[in-house]
Amino acid sequence: MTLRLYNTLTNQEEDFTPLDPTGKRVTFYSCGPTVYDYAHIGNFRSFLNADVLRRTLELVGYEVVHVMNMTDVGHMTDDDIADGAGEDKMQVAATRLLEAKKSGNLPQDASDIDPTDPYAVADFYADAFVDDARRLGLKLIHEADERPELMPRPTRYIEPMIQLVKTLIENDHAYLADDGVVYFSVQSFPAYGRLSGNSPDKIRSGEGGRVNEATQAVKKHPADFMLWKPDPSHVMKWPSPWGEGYPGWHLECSVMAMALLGAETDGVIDLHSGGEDNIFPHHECEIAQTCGATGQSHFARYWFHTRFLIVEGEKMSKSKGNFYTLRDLLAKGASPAAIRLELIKTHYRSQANFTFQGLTDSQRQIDRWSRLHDWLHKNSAAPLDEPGPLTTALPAFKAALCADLNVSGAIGTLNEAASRHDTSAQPPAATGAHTYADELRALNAMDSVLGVLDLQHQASLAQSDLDVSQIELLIARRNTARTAKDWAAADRLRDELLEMGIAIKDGPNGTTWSPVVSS
RNA sequence: GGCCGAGUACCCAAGUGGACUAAGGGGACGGAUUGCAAAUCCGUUAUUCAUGGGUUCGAAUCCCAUCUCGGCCUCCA
Repeated sequence: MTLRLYNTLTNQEEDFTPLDPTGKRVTFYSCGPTVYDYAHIGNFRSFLNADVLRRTLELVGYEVVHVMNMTDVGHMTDDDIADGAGEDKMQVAATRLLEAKKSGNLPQDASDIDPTDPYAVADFYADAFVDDARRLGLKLIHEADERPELMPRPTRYIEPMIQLVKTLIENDHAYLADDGVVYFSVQSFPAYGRLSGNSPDKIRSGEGGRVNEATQAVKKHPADFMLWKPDPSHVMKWPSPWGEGYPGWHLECSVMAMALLGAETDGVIDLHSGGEDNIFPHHECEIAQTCGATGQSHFARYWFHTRFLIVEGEKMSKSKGNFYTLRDLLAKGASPAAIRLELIKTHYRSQANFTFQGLTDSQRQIDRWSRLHDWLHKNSAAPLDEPGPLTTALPAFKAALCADLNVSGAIGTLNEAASRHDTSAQPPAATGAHTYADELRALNAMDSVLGVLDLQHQASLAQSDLDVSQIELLIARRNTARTAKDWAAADRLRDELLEMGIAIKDGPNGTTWSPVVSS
C-alpha cells in the first residue's frame, strides 16, 4: 500500500517512495527538543506525530532509521541571527535550577547536579525528556537505549559544524562580516524560500519584531543568517578559525542528519519533521546550508510539519495558566496512554485543541480497547466461521493511515469493527478455521501505530505507586457494609475513596477501581 | 503588507464532486443491570456541513465574495 504524505516542500500530497534502491529503508530525521527546560505537551504533539509517522511506515513494511536530536547548545533568549542578544538560554536554565536549589524546590532527581555546569543542566533536562518520551511511548527512545547515536547531541558535533562552515565559505555561500560573524548569504542560494515561501525579496525585514538594527547593517542581505559567532563570554564555547564562540542554531540539524543518515547519499535524506514554526527560518536555513555544501537539489525529500496545539481553545502560554508539561498532567492523574491518544487523534496538519474533556474521552476510548484486548486474549482459542471484523477492517485501517496519516479515520474503522464484538458475553458458537487469536493480532497491528495499549498496561502496573492496600482495605470494608445492607456506611466509604481520587465500580465479578483525573 | 491554514451536532473529530438519508468517540436521553450510584451492554440523538452567491444532472466537498479564528514572516514543537 502506498503511503500518501503531504510534503511542505511542494505544498501537496505525494506518493512516498524512499531513496533506497531496494525500496525498503527510510531515513527520517526529527527536530527534537531543546534541553533548557521540560518539554511541554505542544512539543510532544510534534514528537508523537513523528512517532505515528514512523510507526505507520513500519506498518506498511518499511524499515525506518529514525534520528532525533536533543539541542544542548546554549542559544540566546533573543537569538536573532547576527547578534545573539539577550541571555544565554543555558544560563537562564542554570539560574532557574540554582534558585530552585536554594529554595529547596529542586526535583528529587536533580538534587545532586551542579547548576553552574551547563553540561550538567543540559543532561538534567535531556534525561527528563527521555523519561517523558518513554512514558509517552516514543519508539525511538527504546531504540536509543541500545543505539544512543540515534539521539545525538549537537555539542558532540562541533567539529563537523566547523567543517560545514568552511565548506560554505569555500563555495561562496558564506562570508565573514565586519562584526566578525560568519553569515550564510541567502542571495547565493536561489532556492532560498522554496520551503516556506519566504524568498529573500518577499521577506520584510524585522516584521516579526525581533531583529537587531545594528547587525542588519553588516549583512549583505537582511535574511542572511549566522553560521558562527565568536563570543568568548558565551557559556558554551569552542575554538574555531573565526575565534572562540558558538555555532548558528540551524547548523546542528544539517550536520547530524548528514552524518547519521545521509553519509551514503551525498547528504540527502528521505524525511524531516518538526513543528510548523520550524518551517521558517529553521528548516529553510537547513536546506540552504546543506544543499549549499553538498550541491544536491534536496536535503530532505519530504518535509513533514505538525501544526500547533492550543489548549482549551486558547494559545498555550504560561500567563494564561494553560501551559502544561507532561509532568503537570500526570500529577493531575491523567494516564500517559490518554495523553498520547489525545495528542495524536487530531490530524497533524490541523490545529489541535487539547482539553481535559478530551483527555477523559481518550481514556474511556482506551479503556474500551483494553477490555476488547483482554477479551480477545482470553478467548483466543475460540473459533470463528469467517475472518472477524477486526481482521476484515485492518486493510481499511491501513488505508486511512496511508491517506496522509488519517488517524481519526483509522480509529473510526477500528471502532466500527470493535463494536461488533460483545465483550460482555461469550464468543458465539462456531466451528470455522479462524480464531479470535487472528482478531487479537489485527488489534495489535492497529495498536502498533496508535501505541496506547502497552502504555495502558504499564500504567495499570504502575498504580502500585498508590497505596493499594489502603484502597483495597476500604473497598473490603465497604463490601462488608453492603453485605450487611448498611448503605449509609457503604456510601460513606465510597465518598472517602472518591476524596482520595479513587472511583469504584461494582461489576458482576466484584469491585474494581481507577484513579480520577482532575482538571 | 506578504505567505499559509481552519470554520461539520452540546464537545472532540472524519469525510474534500455521486452508495452522505454526513464515520467514530464523548456527552445527553431511553432501556437492561444495580441497594442507590458508577461502570458495562443495547437503542436514540446533524434533512445538514460559518454566511451569501456561482459552476454542475449532482456540492460539506469546486469557484468567487463576506465574516470569524489561528499560524509564520529571524525565541518557539
